[in-house]
Amino acid sequence: MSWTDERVELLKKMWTEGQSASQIAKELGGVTRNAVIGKVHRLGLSNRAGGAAEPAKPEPKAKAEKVEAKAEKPAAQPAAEAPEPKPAAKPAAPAQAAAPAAAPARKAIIPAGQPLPPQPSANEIDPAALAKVGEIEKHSKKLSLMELTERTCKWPIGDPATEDFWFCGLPSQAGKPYCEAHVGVAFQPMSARRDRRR
DNA sequence: CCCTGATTCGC
DNA sequence: GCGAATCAGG
Repeated sequence: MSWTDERVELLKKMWTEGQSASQIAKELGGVTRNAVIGKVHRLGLSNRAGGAAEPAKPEPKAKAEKVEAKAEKPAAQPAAEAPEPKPAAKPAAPAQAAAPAAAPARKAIIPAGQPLPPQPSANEIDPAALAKVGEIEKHSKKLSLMELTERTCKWPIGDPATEDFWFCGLPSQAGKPYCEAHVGVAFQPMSARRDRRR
């Protein structure tokens, strides 16, 4: 396979959307994630600007340094700074914190008219994290309970009592039950919700 | 072990 | 330019 305009476009699109290199490779077919990453770099869009980016990385990026034989490039890319609505720095819930807003693999038997599992009340979740979730849920895999694997996000979406119910299904990180975005809203460092007791 | 992107370098 | 191999990290 070669990098036709179409394929490059899809690559750009998906990369910009925050899709992982492996997902993009899978979608394109005929290429490995390495190929995708390589292309991404050659295209000069390794920095996922253009929407939601990562925290500023002042690091000079110096990793593999075993065989130094090449002259370094004086090229200093200005690299336009893109606004970042995502602080991303989470306290990581030391001891107490962490209030899982939803139970992962719950039994499918849920009577109608129940307080829905997830759907975190927006008022107590980090706005940035919420926005991220809203974004990724648009194209969640919409997996059924049985389609979930150890490596898919198990965040329930919709009303379990109706047909409008599925699981996120996006790739979850190792160990974690949810994808990046949902981990962000599932584990909040405790907030002012205590005053809301009934 | 699963995954992520980053880099190198022979082709 | 391409991408496998490798590196570095979660």
